[in-house]
Amino acid sequence: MNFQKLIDKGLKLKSYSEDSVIYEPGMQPRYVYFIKSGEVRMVTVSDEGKEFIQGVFKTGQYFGEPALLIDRPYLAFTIANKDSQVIAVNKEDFFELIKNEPDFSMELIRTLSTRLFYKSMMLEELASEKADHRLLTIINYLLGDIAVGENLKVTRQELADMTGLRVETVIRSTKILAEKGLIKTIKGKIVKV
Amino acid sequence: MNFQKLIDKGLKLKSYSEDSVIYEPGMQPRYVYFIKSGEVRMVTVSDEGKEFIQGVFKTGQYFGEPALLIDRPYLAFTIANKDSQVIAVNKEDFFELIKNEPDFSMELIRTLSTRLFYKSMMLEELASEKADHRLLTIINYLLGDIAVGENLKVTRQELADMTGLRVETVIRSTKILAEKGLIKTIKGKIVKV
DNA sequence: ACTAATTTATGATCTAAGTCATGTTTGAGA
DNA sequence: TCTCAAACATGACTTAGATCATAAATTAGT
Repeated sequence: MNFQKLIDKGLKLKSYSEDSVIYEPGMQPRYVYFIKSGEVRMVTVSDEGKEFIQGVFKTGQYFGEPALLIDRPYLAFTIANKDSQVIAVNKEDFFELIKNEPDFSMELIRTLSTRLFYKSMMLEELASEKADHRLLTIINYLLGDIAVGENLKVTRQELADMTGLRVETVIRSTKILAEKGLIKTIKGKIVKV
Repeated sequence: MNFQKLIDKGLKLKSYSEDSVIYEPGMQPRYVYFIKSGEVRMVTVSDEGKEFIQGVFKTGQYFGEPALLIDRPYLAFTIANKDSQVIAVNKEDFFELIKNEPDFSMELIRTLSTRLFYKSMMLEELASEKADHRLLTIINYLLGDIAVGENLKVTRQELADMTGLRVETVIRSTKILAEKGLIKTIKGKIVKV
């Protein structure tokens, strides 16, 4: 996506400081958000206060379209992970973008497909697999993004919030996975080999 | 979608008898399937043989696009729930459809968004909620599709396979939900009130 | 209407993961 | 390099839901 083009159209750049809420469940969607800088997390919170990370979006990505496109209130909170600048594109402009920019439309279709793929994979894990398997699956998924030798900049708590497990379980399970040689850890950090 | 148009293009109609497999995990996607008649289910199966229903697709709907669009092997089985006729649209034709039929492209975007929405909802349930809550959520979701007085044509086993629970748990939980007045059952069948 | 096959039902264990409590390590900032 | 907060670690106990076993109720097919 070309951000300058969006800004030139007169769309406003909004700033969110770390941990501030961009939208929350129940709100009626009005915009699609393009991240110019920073990072956000999308989380649902259960009645008992348990958080689940639905996704993390980084610079250059956008979020909030599904709810807008099907005109249903948001299910999740979206919160800035660090100080972030986003461009809020309203419904009309977003639809125009889809209509008039075939490349964008194709890109959107692929983006939605990728997310659907990830969610299908996680659903299968949460529905059928036990802690170790579940953990190994997201760890390998996350390792896909980084270079050999690098370590995952994700805490056990975050892994817990992505898998629906509890921190203690994640800690115990990563230990088991490391002992089995299925992952490698250095000073607690999970490293790509 | 206009099926005659697809058939006129020389695309072949394939027939699948009940319980026959249309594709399975690991296969490289080559087609998007449009259902002319019948119904299919998409299920993932864990190592221990536990099934999870990722989705059910009926006449007029299509399936298999996400994997094709991002060029990744299928994650799930897709199996005919009843005798079905499907039109297999190959990659080139499907991309052409997206490019040349803006209405279809928009429709596809909405379809993907709807599915993403459903999966996000289910992920939150599986990650954070307990049996009763989980069950009530899909039951209400499924009830959305039918008329008052009608009953859900879904077995407890199928509810189990949609929620990652076991039949016995679904049976016990539906009983509790009925006792609490949160759902209504007649002869075991869940009825919309 | 009758039988066989599904589906629903229920009780008795068992177990993976949650919960709680408390301690140790690590790393960021003064 | 010291301090403090965050992250990791580990043991003891609890529990929701799985598992296993067996039976009653529905439904479908002849």
